[in-house]
Amino acid sequence: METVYKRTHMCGELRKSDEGASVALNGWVQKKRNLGALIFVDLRDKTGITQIVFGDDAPAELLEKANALRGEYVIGVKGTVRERESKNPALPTGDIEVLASEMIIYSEADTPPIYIKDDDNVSEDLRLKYRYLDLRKPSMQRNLAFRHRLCKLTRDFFDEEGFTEVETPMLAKPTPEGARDYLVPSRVNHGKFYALPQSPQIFKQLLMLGGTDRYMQIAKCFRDEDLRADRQPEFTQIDLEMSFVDQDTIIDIQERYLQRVFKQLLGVEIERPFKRLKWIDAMNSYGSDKPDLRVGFELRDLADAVKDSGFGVFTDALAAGGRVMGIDMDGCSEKFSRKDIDKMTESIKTFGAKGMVWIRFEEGEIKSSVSKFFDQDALRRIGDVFGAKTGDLVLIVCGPEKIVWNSLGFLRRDLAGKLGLLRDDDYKLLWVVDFPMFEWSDEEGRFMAMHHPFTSPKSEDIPKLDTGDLASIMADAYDIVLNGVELGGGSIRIHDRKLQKKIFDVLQLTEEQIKIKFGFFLDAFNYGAPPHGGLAYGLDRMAMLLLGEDSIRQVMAFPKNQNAACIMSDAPTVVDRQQLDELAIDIVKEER
RNA sequence: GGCCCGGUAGUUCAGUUGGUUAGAAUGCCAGCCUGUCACGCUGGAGGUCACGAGUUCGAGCCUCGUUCGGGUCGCCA
Repeated sequence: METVYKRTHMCGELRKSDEGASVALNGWVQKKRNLGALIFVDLRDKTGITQIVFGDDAPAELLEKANALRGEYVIGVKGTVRERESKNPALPTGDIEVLASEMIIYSEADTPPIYIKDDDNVSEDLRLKYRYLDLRKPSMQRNLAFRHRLCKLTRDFFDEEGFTEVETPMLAKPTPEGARDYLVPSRVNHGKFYALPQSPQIFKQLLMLGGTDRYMQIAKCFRDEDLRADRQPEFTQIDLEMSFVDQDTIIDIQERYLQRVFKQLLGVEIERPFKRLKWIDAMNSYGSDKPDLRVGFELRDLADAVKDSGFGVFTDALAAGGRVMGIDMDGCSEKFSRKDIDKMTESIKTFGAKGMVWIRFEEGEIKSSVSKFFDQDALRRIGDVFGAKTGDLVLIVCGPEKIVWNSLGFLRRDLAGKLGLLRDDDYKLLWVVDFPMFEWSDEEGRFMAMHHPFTSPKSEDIPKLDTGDLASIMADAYDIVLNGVELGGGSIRIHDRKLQKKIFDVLQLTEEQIKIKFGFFLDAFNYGAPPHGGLAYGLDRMAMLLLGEDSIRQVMAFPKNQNAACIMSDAPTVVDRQQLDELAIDIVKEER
């Protein structure tokens, strides 16, 4: 007697053309509808649903067995495909049903704690706790399959372009700068630690020095930082590096790759070349280094229009070296109430903004929160900077440049979303290029690498390393941005040891530190280093965006929650004393 | 680490000014039903109102603390 039916079809496959066929299906009971002597069962697997019917001349024993079925029982059914008396156009298999002749119940199931359907609206907490149930849902299976196809396409494309996939170590050396490392204690070397890689950055560069020429890897990366909707402690990068290339060559190959991704996975044609924006222009026009180009509402500098206004808040900000900038929300004067505007003001305070000025261009009159300081002509002059017309709402923020950019950058996208202008099926890709090489850190009291310390400065800016004008040095770095999300980023790397040393000096690393942290890496450049550069995509984010999901947890099989915990398996967890002893870890901070 | 929002049947939620026995939908269980597919009809079970303390004659509701979850800022080279 058979213990498992050898299945002839998946549950989403049968069509009218299969009429009359003897089939065997396996799957989960999605739903049972008992009409008395006639029982319908929706049988589900990852491909879809087929209606099984028990009835007519079925033996009483089989009917009884079918009546005992409950949701999520796992069963096998043998039977005959036949046309339905009444079709269900909502199902791809809706023209047919399988008249069951025999059935095996492989396993019974308790009533599941969550619904196995997509419009369940169940809390994510429960979904993660019972992830194995959550994964049964069509959307999750679709997402996993999509991600698989994305990976396959990626490997195929870069294979065609001469890339070699190489695995780099998971147990690596802790990295001194950047995100916090996940540390792994060494048993063989007590008191020493590995780190899980934040990215294979150093290894991929060493692969270039090792002559691999073109490397790719779908690489797991780990960062011990706080989580977000689009940030997980372990995530996957599509990691790429190429030798003997410049920025244009890298960008060209990536654009062809992304073109194929959109074409094959979404059926969407993307035009090449993509738009390119210099970092400074992105910040000044969109207040973000990852601008969402699905909407306008560009930022404008209002310094000239307000500098003689006598409005102290603006003039003081300018005098302190800050900016006065605004956005023009087209035709939004009526759409946002005073209360809405108060909320906006509240929301940008999280970026450090002290307040927000508004101007409504109404029929016959221009109203503003600062009309005491600006007469109608002065308000009109501000409006003219945007070309504002009747019905517009202008929002103005002043203060330190970064705060102004962040606040207005947030507002234009947030309000566009609230106005329903951000469509999921609208894809706006662009490169942000010419990033600053360094960024001043108040906390550290020194310049830090904006990208990472192996990024090459633009060749024309290299002399500035000696003259000390560090803030104006641009890097050969580039980010690929899709709809306001950083899909990936990369740079041309330094391949000259002297230049690398100079960068470390500027970052105020001592000889000792350089030797301990990067000694082996620098030594490698003494033996012939090709010019090289690369890029890495966030695979999870890419999948999330292409699928129109709003969290990367939707495209990962087993994600962590916001506390970096797996609530299904209860990781992380305490370990035995014995296990700690083996690792010579004897100080465990007691938490009360 | 900061800020914001939330925790009430298995699930999603409602719960009036603090007032009798905490409701709905769905799910679940039982019975009936031969063309359902959100099946229908009838009946039923199901609650530590996150936890603790306080205020009060009386707390799901008010106060404080804790905890859990989500979002976000910092952080993420």
